[in-house]
Amino acid sequence: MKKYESIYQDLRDKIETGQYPVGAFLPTENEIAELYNASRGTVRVAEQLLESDGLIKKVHGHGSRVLEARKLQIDSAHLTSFSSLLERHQGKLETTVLTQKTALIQEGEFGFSAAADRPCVLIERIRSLSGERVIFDRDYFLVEKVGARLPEQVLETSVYEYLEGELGLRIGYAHKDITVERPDDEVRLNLDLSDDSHVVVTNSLVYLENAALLQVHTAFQRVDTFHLIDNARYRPMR
Amino acid sequence: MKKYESIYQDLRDKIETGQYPVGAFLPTENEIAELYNASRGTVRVAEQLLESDGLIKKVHGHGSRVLEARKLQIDSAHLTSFSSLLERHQGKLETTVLTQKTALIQEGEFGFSAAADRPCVLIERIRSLSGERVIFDRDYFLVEKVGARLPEQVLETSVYEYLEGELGLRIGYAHKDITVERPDDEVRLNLDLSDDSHVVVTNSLVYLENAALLQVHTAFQRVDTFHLIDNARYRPMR
DNA sequence: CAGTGGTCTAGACCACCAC
DNA sequence: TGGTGGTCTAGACCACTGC
Repeated sequence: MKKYESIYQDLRDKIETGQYPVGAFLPTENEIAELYNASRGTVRVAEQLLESDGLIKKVHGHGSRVLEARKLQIDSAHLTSFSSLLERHQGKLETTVLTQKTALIQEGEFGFSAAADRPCVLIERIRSLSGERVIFDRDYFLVEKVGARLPEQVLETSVYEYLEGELGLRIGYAHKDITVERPDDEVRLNLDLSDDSHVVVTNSLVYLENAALLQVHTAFQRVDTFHLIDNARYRPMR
Repeated sequence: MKKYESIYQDLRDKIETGQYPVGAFLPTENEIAELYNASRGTVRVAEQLLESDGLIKKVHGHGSRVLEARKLQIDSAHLTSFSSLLERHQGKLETTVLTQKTALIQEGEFGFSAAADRPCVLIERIRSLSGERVIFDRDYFLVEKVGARLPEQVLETSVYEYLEGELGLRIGYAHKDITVERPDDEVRLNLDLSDDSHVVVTNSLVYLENAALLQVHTAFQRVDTFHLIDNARYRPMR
């Protein structure tokens, strides 16, 4: 375990249990460094993580204030929208696999060339919440990374756990692009939309830690299930 | 100018002019440090900024790869949705001020207590794009921070420029919460929605650098004008 | 294996805040 | 003014990548 990680975890626990209550200040960087036998630089790395979680705000010349706890910390760092649904809905969640076959990404579908002409596994799935179909997912995984076929059971649970656990792939980051659009017939037929005129469309390019493309993902999501929480740090720079 | 800022700017310029082309690697940390007469730590701070911009991806043991340039870098760090509209639409942009008066925030409107019972300036504005009303904004600015009244002309251009320039306030960060909801009558009447069943609702709490609340903001936005681009870094930690 | 970025240290000085 | 976080340094060792 990295030192800054264990400091992060410990501070986080103490914030979440109220040992460092909302509105209070953490011990100073020097005090924390002494507490954990660490240097100030290491403490600052741990505190950066807390700040990017939205748990504290560092105030120059004053200290690190514990912020109001936010329920539903579904921040944009989460790559999958479905597993976060899990956290806030009680209803029964189900996944139906519609398609699994090898395919090429249609050029122009994303205006994105990097993945074109490389063989992919195309997977289409429907996610249901209490029997209502709320998300229609279309994934292209590069065959060179995941193999020609993914086990059916993996598709119904967590693909990422399989990729990271079984295949030893390490996810690095994702570019997401979220818009709200009128669904075409295919999407409309695969979701229970009632009279909604639009769906939330999330296009993601998912990369590994070494910056190689892993997956192109599109999700069509019923608008009432969409919820995004974001902690935006302000950078006046230009 | 801070040293890491000037390194950041210079590297960024060189990336954007193609001097460091997409797919290539930046010089190593040690080389950059030497180039700018800086320590490796300072270089790493500059590179963190580039990485959070989505301009590079650092690959352990290999180097910093320049990523595909993304158009429309409207990332979630931007606090105002309207000024980013400006960047991608050609049409004429107008702001109409509907309301400016002092008020208290209705408790429960946000399920948020920190601002209740403190006097605010309530401002309601409509943003139009080529004559179509696409955003309805409702802002509560704390009187103790901005005074009892904001100049009309400021409301029609950039409030933040005024706050940072004239009043010397420094914006720190914001908590944003984005959902898609059915508009009530007031919202419906103030926007040109045609037959859209929903609008994008953005609730923001905007704080100063010293973590004091400045503003509570709600925007009701026509769905076709909504576009969010996000560079999500993946943190498997728990 | 050589070379890269990742972690960590100890110490210095600066910018900012509250008193 | 004293104490805080912000910046910066020089150096060390570790973990990972590619050949």
